[in-house]
Amino acid sequence: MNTPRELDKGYDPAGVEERWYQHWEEEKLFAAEDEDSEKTAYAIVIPPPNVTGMLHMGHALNITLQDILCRYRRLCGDNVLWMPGTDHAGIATQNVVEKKLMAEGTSRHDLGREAFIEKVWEWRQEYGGTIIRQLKRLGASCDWDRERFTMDDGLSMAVRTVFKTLYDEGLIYRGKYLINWCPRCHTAIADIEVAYEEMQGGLYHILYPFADGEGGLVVATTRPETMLGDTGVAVNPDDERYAGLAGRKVRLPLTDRVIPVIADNYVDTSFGTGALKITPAHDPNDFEIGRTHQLDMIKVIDDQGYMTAEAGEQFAGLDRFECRKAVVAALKAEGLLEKQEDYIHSVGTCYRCKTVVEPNLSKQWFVNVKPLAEKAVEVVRNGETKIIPENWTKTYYEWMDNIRDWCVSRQIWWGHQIPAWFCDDCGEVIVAIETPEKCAACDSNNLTQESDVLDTWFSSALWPFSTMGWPDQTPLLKTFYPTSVLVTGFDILFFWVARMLMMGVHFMKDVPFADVYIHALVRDEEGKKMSKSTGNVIDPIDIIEKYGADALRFTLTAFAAQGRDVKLSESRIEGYRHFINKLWNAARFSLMYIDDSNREETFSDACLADKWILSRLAVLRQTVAEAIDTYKFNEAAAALYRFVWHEFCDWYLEAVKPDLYGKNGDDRQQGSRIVLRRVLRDILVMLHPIIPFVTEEIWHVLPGEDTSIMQAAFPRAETGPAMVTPDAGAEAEMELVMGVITGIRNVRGEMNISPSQALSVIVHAGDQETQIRIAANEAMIVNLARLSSFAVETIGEKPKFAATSVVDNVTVYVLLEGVIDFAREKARIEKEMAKLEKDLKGVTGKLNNDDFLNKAPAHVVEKVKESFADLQARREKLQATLDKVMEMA
RNA sequence: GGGCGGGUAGCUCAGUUGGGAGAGCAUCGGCCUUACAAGCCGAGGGUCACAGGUUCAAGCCCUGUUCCGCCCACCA
Repeated sequence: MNTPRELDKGYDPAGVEERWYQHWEEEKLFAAEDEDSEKTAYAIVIPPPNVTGMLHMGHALNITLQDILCRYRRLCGDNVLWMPGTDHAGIATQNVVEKKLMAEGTSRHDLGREAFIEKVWEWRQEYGGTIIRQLKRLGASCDWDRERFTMDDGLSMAVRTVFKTLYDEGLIYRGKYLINWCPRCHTAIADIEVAYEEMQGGLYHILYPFADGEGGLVVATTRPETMLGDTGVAVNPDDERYAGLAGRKVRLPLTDRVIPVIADNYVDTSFGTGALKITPAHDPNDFEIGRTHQLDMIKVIDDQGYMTAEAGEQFAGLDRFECRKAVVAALKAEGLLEKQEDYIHSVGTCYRCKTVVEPNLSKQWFVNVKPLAEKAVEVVRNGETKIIPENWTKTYYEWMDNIRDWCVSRQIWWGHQIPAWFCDDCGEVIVAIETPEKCAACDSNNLTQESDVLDTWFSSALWPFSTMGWPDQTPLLKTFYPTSVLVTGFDILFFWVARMLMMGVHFMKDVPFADVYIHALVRDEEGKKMSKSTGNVIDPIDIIEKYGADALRFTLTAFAAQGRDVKLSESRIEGYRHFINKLWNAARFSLMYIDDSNREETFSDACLADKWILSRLAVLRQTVAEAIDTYKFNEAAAALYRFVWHEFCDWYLEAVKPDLYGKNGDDRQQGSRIVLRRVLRDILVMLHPIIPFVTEEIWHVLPGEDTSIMQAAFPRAETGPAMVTPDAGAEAEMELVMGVITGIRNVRGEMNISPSQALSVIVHAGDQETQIRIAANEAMIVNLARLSSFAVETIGEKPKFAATSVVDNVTVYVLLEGVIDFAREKARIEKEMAKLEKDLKGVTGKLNNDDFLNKAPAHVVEKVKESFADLQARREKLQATLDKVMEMA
């Protein structure tokens, strides 16, 4: 027999978590079986965290949910592959290493490209494992032997293959366009990498004088510095104010240029002055207008954000924002600034570094994604991939339908260098998977590779199949592609999920995943996204050290209701740590009474509490399985919490204590021990996906369980023991008994009677059957309500000095001769009466309503009638009691 | 401007074939009852944002209003 010594008094996760994680890894319990496995394949690819990443709450939630799914599926007998890895995170990683170099007094430019990249690899070798170690502390059961990195040889091959294929298909092209340029990251970024923010700015009205006469045109702009690059002014052809002006010329202030007035429907007559200055090199709309009207494109801001020589001697070299002030001052001086007003408008910033993005003319590589997007929309429409919760599909369609070409080239060094070579002699462009030896056009050996690298999301888009060995047709792909589900936050729905769908459908001819589960974002108390730059981060590792990984995991799971963001508070984590401890102590207690002899085949005679808890357990396993199957993690957590604490601990354990103590004979003792063992075992297994560490720790003290809990089977109706079965009769009877006990406890509490004072109780049951059922459970009632004497009869005289509680058709009299406080009892009953009256009023209203009686379904009417009778009976009994109390008082 | 989500107890939030408003934390009262004071037993507390509609019946379905949050959009 086990003794409580084997488990400490309180649960301390500190050593436990590390010990079991190590054990799981050593025993290879996370490893997927190979393609010969008979089991059902279940696969998840991890959203690869940045290799520079530090675990944040978003990861913690994301990983916890995936881990729940994977662990649950393993318990269900599936062959689970959870593919882990990290993302090389081009710009982010380059930034980190550059900072380090700066601290060392050098820079990437000092080192040169090759040496710099060498440094980044070194950095990764040294620090890149941090995030992985942190995922392990959370308990992530990934198949670590298969860990991938987006810059691995295999994945790089996949990247080059995809690039080459798309190029050959005409879906990748290179050209000079206006792109979003981040002057700080010093690279082009894609449209979706621009984050728009409302900013306080000004709207400046500037007079552009006619070149050939009096007067002029007033334009309005938020960016006066860009006027230096203006090559036209546009008005709407239907605008009567400016009728006949098209074709005339204006003099561009602060320069010696004369620019044309053009007519274009794009111009909104109601905005500003109705005259629009055109800067084709620095505004996307102006770029389009400039192209249609063949205006010059003059670049006045350089890649660093400084004014170019083209901006004029006066302004060249100024920072763009300094220049804005200078231009405004100069205009004022010349009397050309007509008006200046405060203006709040949205400004594009780099989503990574928050620097104001500069639209810039530049030669870049683009993917024509429209054809890919169409196919990726189709697979969602026809249900091959299901997005959960469903409301995200609308957002997905919306975005995909309006998708624009994807700028994939980045002017940084760390990343997949674009597999394109330029012939120095003839200018030919060669796109190839392997480095070409000579020019395909002129046989020259003077080839220079494109220096740009690819957008990091280009390689992540291939993740579901590149990690499994593609372009080779590997057994892994055959077994696990398409994957079962992708679990991620909505913030990368477009960045990543949409692109994986596009690439997966295009290259694999099959969706990358059957389900996409979009979970909540973890936010701070103000509902803001947690981010390092905002400084509102709660560090999961701190939380794990303080409360344990299980407490954090359970909290996140309980929070993870679909469609609602998580605002995390530490007090709630503390609350769930209490739950872990509760479980621990319940197990500690149970294990004192469980031994290897408690085999189920010897189980014959169950008491009411046994039948009841087994019935509840049967319902629970159904609830939990269904909840996890449908990604309703919070429902699974809530059901388990309620069962363990409020049914198993509060009622069952208390009810069977006398049995366990051996007070009711050997048979009863053995019976309850068998049930106890079964319930505890099943609880542990069902909880294991959510709280793996503590369940494993307890599992190993369970006699007869010598393998890991990870190798147990999830309790299911079809495979579980027959004793675990729904039993409506037992549940109803138990509820009756619980009602009587609660009634007595209520009196005790309200009348301020000490728990140590045993009470005498007489119960009047409404009918004989009820009487029999209550009498049969007298021992439980006496025990749990702490009674010194108990009697139940169908009819009898109402005791004189008693506090009364009415439940269903049962009246409970707590005898209080000599101690009853009539005033208190009167108040208590009146309170009860008031409640009753309120309920009765509602029910009566329904029953007096013919429409209700005629139209409501029979079972609903029946229920209401029953409840009416019940309420009325209770009222009568209470009234009688109240009358008596009034007499005495 | 468009789209999405939300408004339920003091706080944080659950609550779908529409049919008796819930949990955790906090508060109040009583308990060291031999697993657990990180606990046990009780109690109080809500016009389910507002207005209308559908229905026998609405927190839930429909319409409008309002407030908050997020996403998207080329108004200089």
